[in-house]
Amino acid sequence: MRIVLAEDQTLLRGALVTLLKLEPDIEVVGEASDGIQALAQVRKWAPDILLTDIEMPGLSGLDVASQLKIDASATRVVIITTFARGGYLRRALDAGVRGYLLKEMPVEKLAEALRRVHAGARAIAPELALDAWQVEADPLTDRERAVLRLAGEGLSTIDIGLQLHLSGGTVRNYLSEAIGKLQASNRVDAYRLARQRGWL
Amino acid sequence: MRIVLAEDQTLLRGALVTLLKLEPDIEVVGEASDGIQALAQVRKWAPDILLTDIEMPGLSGLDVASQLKIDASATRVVIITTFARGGYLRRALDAGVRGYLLKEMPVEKLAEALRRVHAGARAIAPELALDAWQVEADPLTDRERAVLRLAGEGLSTIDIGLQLHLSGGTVRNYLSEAIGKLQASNRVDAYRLARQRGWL
DNA sequence: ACCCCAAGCTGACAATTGTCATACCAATAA
DNA sequence: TTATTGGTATGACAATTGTCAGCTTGGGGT
Repeated sequence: MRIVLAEDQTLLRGALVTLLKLEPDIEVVGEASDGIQALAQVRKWAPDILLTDIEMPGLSGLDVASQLKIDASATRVVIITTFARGGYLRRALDAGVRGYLLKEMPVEKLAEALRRVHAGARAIAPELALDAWQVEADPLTDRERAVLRLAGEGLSTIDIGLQLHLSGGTVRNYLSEAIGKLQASNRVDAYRLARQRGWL
Repeated sequence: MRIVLAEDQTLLRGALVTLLKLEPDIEVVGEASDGIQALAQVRKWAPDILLTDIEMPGLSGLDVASQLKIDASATRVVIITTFARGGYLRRALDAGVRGYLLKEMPVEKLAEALRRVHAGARAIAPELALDAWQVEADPLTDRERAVLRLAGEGLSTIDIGLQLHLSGGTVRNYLSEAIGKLQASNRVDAYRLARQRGWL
């Protein structure tokens, strides 16, 4: 089983590579510390499996999975992340990933999960398997998401407008919309809620 | 060299334990997934070294280090964290830690750093060693920090007041103070800045 | 050609937030 | 005793934010 590992935290990446190499049936053919590299490595080596984090600089692991789906790549994608966010799982499944594991997981089970995926099965973290699909869909539009992201960084309405080439009023309208949809009490609250559901 | 490892992410903790056990001169005598457990393990085993994360549920790694300093424990503390925040480093050094490592670090160097600390030396991540002490001190008061934390979660001025038993006006005063001290443009910006400097 | 809709925009108004000056009280320092 | 100071509170005012209704414009559908 040939795999590529993408994870931005050097320490964890190194530790996992070392451990996976100890498994007789696993070969780590490539490593990446961001999404761009991950994509390049997969295209170069066409491994059986890409084991990837979600939150990485540049392209996220979900973006990489989507791209590989478009490429009709034979490489199977397994996500490994800290976040048990419904939205992430849904996006992952939409992107055709075969596994979704949480970093809240004993190392010993990792190789096993990879083998299951290699054998054609799925490997979804048990905490998530239940409500897998009954996660509410993201109600936000692209604009609302963009505006919310900047609001979360502390930008004022007009500064957000400058960044996105929108008028201040329009930005306020989008924020108001988002606050309403998320039943938040203000922009910061809305940002938090969207983030924790995996919609940003 | 007997060590206790405290890290809340199961996967990383497990991986590090496995790797450290491969080192002939290192023995992992205890594991903890939060600060309370870490303190208990250290008191129970009196290891040579406590290798600990900072951000963990309950007590932070910095709190544990402070407590061990008060205990006059012989166990040396080595911090391992994602965050290169000046404030964290300063607090760590104040708490008498012997090492401050970043997770942005090759695994191979970990055992080496532990050995250096065991031998009586320090191990500070090179990225930080330079400006170690010239980090600006935290200008915020306890109240300002408390108010800022809640503001960062999206609470309104009055809700913050309710939580802290302060009037809305007072909360606004503290926020205004904090915003001024940090040269932020509003509460969210102030929250971000304080957070990224390791003051929250 | 006609209708509908989404993306943007504006204006008006209320609520919240940010700034400042001032005040009170208890504890501490001189 | 008499400042001084830190923590808390008010009130007043301006700026920003949140809500809402309504306007324009440029595609799609039919």
